[in-house]
Amino acid sequence: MMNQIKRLRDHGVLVTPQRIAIAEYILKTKAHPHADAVWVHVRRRHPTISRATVYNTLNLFVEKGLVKAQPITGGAVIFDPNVRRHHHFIDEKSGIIYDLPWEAVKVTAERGLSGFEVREYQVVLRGRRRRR
Amino acid sequence: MMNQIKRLRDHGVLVTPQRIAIAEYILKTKAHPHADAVWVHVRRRHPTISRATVYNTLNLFVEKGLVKAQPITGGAVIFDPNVRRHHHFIDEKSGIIYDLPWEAVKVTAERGLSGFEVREYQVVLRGRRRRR
DNA sequence: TCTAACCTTAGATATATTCTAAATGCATGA
DNA sequence: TCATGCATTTAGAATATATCTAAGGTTAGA
Repeated sequence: MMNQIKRLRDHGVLVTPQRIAIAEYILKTKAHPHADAVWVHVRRRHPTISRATVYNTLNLFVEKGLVKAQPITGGAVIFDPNVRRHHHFIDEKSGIIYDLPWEAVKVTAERGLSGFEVREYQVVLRGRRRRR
Repeated sequence: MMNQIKRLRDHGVLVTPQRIAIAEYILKTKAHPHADAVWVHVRRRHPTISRATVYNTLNLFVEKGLVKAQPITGGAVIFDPNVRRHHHFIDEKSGIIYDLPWEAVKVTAERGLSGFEVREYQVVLRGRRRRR
């Protein structure tokens, strides 16, 4: 508990009971939960916490580098008519998604993948498109 | 237009005017639109088309291999307390997301990336977790 | 042409997230 | 310690994305 408080302070986060409760869960879990799942979990011991607080807090934690938001499953999807294997580059300023040819990067399995039967994979790159 | 009709039939899709209109747009665009954006676009020339038809049709096109759904931007996100560089493996049966160590795969730029300033990247793998 | 199977529609529902405005809480300076 | 000002929390509404429902319409093949 004290560790979490120090950790929040070290990241420039003003400490409140709600934020401690959220940190206790999200900084330790391996479950990769959605924000609403965090809300459901935290309410077990903190029944009056509001949805907005959980969303605000998680976004704050992302901003402060305590957690990372990953848009890799769930609801929102985009549709791509390119059904051949390819990778994606996302321009962080504009949000524009570029298809990269499969040959643009080479991916090699190194170690620790024996427990996983890989059916497909892609590299998702983020950064800035250079003006030409 | 005839090309699209043939293409739909070849993929086992029953052809309707609505599906042609959606195919005309989604099979050619490079914009990586969300389903609702497709709806807005298609309504310009097909004002009575319903949202459900667009969503149903896009899901059908995915099932038939005409397009691919990519959950790489937008609304729904999961939160990961692992803020070091790492990759992700998604078990397609259970939906469980596993963190893979950065060293599990090696990624090498090959060609065609000169226009892109890459700030970060990750490999997203999908398949089945083997039981041990 | 007939018909069984399939498709489309409007609107409701579900899910994930953000916004709003009012109330409350926290940290700092006197 | 206490007042002050700014940040945080709250409930509920709003927005965005996706799916479901049930009634009616369309398609392809016999």
